[in-house]
Amino acid sequence: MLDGVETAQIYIERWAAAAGATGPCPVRDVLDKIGDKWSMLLVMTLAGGPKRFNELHRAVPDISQKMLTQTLRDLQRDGLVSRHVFDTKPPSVEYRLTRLGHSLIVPFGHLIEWANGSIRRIEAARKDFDAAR
Amino acid sequence: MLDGVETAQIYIERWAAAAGATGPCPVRDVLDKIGDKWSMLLVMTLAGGPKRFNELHRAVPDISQKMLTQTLRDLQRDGLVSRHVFDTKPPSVEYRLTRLGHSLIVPFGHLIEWANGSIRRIEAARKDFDAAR
DNA sequence: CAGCATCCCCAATGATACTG
DNA sequence: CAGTATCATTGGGGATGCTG
Repeated sequence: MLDGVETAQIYIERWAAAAGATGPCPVRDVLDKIGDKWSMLLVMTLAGGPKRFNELHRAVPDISQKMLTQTLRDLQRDGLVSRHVFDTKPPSVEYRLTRLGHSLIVPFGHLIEWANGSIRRIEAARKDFDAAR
Repeated sequence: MLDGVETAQIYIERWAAAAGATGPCPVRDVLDKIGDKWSMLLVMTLAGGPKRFNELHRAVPDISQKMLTQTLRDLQRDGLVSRHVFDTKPPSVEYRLTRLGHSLIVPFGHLIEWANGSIRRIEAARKDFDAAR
């Protein structure tokens, strides 16, 4: 059984190896999505079930129309979200998580839990750090 | 027992609630660190044990000195990394993960595993998507 | 060795207006 | 309703040179 450190070592070696190899690192690749401003928020919103374009916009009011369109297209391109056009008038387009997109919820959930469980300690550390200056 | 979707719903509700509340969202806060270019790479590098400044720089050659300094300071400020100055000549400074920093490795590891396990499907999806244009 | 200070650039995001 | 197109902004990050 691997402990945290050994596991981390394996990860970092793969990470470094991928970075050194030709082509971009898969971890970097995925992390870029995790880190961007809207991708994960949309994924988590869609985790509740399929939604249409403006329905998503209402659920996430802060996002601009441009970024909503763009982020959805990127998620679709990566196979995390599927897009279904209904030939009604006016048009109706539904977005939903693919199986792959759905599978991301679990590992991402661990991160959310860590964030919610650690934020108090982080903020306390920041306060201490800033007070020391 | 909660399934993925219900769990996601709870997360997203907390997320949205935090966004609506005064002050920034803890998830957003943590995600910004996860997503930035160097934080997690340094955390994973330090997971192997304490390292000095230039030792870290050699381990992660791509990072600029400026960003190494800045990222380490931010990690220290958040209480993820501790900094130990040895009064030698020339000076020697050692960085190591705190207990909090170490605790991040586990949930982050799940994400790395997902990334490594999903990258083939993602790239295949991208290829399909681009071919359809 | 372990930084700090400056200048600079570009890619990500936003604001606004228009459309099938 | 579900987008597209264009312009403006900004701050993350790199390059370089200097220092205790």
